Amino acid sequence: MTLHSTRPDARTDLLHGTLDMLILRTLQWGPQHGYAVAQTIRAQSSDVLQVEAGSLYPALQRLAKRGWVTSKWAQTEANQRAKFYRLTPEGKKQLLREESRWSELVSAISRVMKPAAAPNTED
Amino acid sequence: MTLHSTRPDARTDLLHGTLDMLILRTLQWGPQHGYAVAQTIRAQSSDVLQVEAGSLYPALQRLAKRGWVTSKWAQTEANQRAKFYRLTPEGKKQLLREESRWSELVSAISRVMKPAAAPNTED
DNA sequence: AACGGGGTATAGACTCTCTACGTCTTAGGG
DNA sequence: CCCTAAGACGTAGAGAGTCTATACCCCGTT
Repeated sequence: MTLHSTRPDARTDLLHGTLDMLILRTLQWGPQHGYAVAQTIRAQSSDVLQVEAGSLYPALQRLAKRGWVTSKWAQTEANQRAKFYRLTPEGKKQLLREESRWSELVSAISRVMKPAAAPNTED
Repeated sequence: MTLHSTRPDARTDLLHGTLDMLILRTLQWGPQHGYAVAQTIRAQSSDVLQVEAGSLYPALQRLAKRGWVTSKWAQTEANQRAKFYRLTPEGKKQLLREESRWSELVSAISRVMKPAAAPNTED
């Protein structure tokens, strides 16, 4: 996924594990097809997170293979065929695990970035 | 780097871009050799973030090649030879960029994970 | 009939990290 | 004096996840 900064100097790609978590979270609102998942993530993040098709579909297949989601073809409101994904009970558990991993990571990183006291040596 | 959760079910590896940021941040406390950088990150994160040697040294070389750090051989307090790394002015700029990218990402993800209002469809 | 947009998919390259080695040096114990 | 443990640096090879680019299908509009 691409991080779209307000400033143009931001470089591409970031964060391996987080895409799966975002997709699972998005599917908690209810079953959606892949394209709509990407749109939702983009909208909810105010266009900051933009999931490319080449990342999205491999990720969805990964999730399906691991049993976190199921898929079936259906029609969209615009009467187009699309593959709808639904979160499984296992997927909900996985989402909880990933959420707790993520918050653990964020807090660990913030402890390194802004520690209460300087670790040791001075400049 | 490995995320060491309190619970044992946490899986390995996470976060591509963040290692560089953590190393640069650690070197802001003053020049250190590689091994000490890893120790500092581990200590500051209360053992949650554990940087493996096979990730650490390639990362340091990457940073040196890009001009974010310089290195020179010297002696440790225990009288052992070690390569000391120092943050360059360019490295400080890079650190600022990565910090802002990181906080942008974290806030974007949290908007997706816990939105103010539900996006659209119900379950 | 052509086109654009919604929608899915894959191949190939790239980047970063991990595991597993290998090396050298110093300090300490037998 | 030798052996080992620990500090310290490094590389090779594999694996995972993402990106770019490309391709295809379907539908509605012009």
